[in-house]
Amino acid sequence: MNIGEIARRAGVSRSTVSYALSGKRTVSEATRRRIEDVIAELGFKPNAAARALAEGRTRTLGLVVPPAGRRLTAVQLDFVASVVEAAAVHDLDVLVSPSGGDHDRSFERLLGGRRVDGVILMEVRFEDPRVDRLRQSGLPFVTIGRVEHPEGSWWVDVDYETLISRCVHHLADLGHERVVLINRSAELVASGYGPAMRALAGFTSAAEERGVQGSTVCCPDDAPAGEACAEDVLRMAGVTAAVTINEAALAGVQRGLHRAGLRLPQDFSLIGVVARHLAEDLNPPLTSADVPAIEMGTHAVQLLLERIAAPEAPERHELFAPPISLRSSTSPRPRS
Amino acid sequence: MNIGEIARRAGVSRSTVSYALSGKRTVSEATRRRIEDVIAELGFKPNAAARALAEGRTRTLGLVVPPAGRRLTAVQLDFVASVVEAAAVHDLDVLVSPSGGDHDRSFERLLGGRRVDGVILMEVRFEDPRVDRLRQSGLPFVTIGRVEHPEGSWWVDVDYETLISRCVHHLADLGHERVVLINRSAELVASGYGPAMRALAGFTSAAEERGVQGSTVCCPDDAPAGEACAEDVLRMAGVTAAVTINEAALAGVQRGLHRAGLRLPQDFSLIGVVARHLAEDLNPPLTSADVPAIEMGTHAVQLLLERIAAPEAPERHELFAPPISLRSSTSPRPRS
DNA sequence: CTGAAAGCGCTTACAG
DNA sequence: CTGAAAGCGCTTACAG
Repeated sequence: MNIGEIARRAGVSRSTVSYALSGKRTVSEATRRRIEDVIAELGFKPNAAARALAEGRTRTLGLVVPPAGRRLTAVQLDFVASVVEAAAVHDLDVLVSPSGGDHDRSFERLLGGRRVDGVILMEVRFEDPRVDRLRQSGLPFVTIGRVEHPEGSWWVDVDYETLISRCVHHLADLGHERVVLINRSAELVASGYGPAMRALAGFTSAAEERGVQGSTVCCPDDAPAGEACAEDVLRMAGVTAAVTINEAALAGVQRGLHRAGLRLPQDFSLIGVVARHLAEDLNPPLTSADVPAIEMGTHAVQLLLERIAAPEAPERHELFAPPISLRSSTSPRPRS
Repeated sequence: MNIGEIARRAGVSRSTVSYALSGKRTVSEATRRRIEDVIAELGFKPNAAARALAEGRTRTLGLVVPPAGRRLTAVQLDFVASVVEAAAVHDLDVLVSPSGGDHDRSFERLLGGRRVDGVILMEVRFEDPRVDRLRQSGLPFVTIGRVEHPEGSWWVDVDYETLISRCVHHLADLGHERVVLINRSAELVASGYGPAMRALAGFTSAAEERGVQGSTVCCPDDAPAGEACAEDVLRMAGVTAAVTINEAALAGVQRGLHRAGLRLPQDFSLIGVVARHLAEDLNPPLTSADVPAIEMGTHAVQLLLERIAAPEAPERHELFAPPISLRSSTSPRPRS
């Protein structure tokens, strides 16, 4: 069944059916109704491929997610969910493409095959070949995270620098004098991963500003690593608090502290920048600047739609810096 | 740039370029090379919409995920990741469609617009209108979970009945005499949600078989509910162990127990059927029959590809029943 | 207000 | 081994 069949049954031309569907040309009330009846009766939906070919647009957005080797973190998952949701509101479909690993075939299909009208790129690296590729392709795109040369690029990002800085200030206000940053993995830091870099920058400057002694440890993205990391931290003399952006290690850190006989927050304070539900699930609930992943995903879609609509418009971006939600994992430095 | 441009530059016809690309007709070594050179030079990729229209297939799979209102559980997220990954291995793209809520427009676009060659449907209900719709559409599909009339339907599922039964046996072996099942939400149970129903069935029969006293509580999918639920459980005289399939409530249950001063596993045993990383992240790590979500997602793609290739082939399905991984959350019944 | 026709960029019988 | 042409199912100038 196709548009010709509808036209035949309604006794009109195919173009009239098309215009009745799109509303791009006035169609007399009577024929419009007749067409609509036939469409409803047969349950007709225009073929997406044919429409895409004729219109030159796919009504589909591409979402490039990190290679599936690593498990997605809680925040990343929220991005995916919110992008899909926001796109659906605009009647757009979302094509998910795993990329960044070896098999960039999927990514190339997305660009070369013109399968999508625009792309949202998650987890961009400071220097990211996919961004160069995207620029060269001419396809509108928005990144979640910033890149080395953000000129002419549209993005949304978390202001990790400000957020981590606030965490340090909070700990300093509570009297902590020696704190440590539990960062993402050493490889990620080495590869110039933005959040890790900026968390470090914010941590360092805030510590200096407040005269607290700050140390940093890198921690792989999983619970056992977090547990080992907690043990390392406790070997550092005088450390009474930690701040982290490592979601996947969080539960492990908590367990390591617990195993060492330390109670949160009486004996040790922990604070971070993580997804809200992760913070809430911790025992005790983590005081945290909750990453507004849903808003960010929604906003990324918004920006992408604007860029698609006006490719030559001046670039736009948005930096998110939510307030710290006080929960139960920090308290004044224990007098020892 | 299109296939005509390539043909012109290579000095051949468009059909020859097409055949050189697909390999469906022999092309002389010399012209094939010439064509390949031009393609490589210009970075040509055939337009996906045009190809889909001509071929009558989209090389795209549809993945229908639960309505985005509820947050996805850990297991559901693993499904998504593994489906996308498995599809990529076969050079297939994945269109993600949120459905089950109000806006089933996305779902209808998927089917009516023939945007995909087949569909994987997550979180099917016992009676699920989407399954009926899919059947009527003629589009090949595979469900994750079973439906009321599974005849002629292809699916993968977790054998919750067997798994929960094993959990009860394990607790009985440890001497527990009164145990409770912490199920999913009452609404889900009422709506005939398969995992909840079968968990209940397995729990009831195993408890009877072993002569242990079994009670059931329903619990919404979030941590606070889990915490409240734990309090309820502790008010039931004599209960010394619980088994659960509620991933989202798990951290809350643990916290509720902890808050009541009960140590896991010395004072109370907890066991469940959840995603492995959730079990590992708990403190202490949860003894659990880990849902093999990755394998299930991969297998679902496998089945879907078979069904697409041979729509009239006899139906296939696979029931997963992984062994219980003994971790640290169960121990013999405390003598009180 | 409506129709006939060209065109989107491919694939694939049909010929040779 | 290769080409000319029809066709996939739409949209949209062009005419009237």
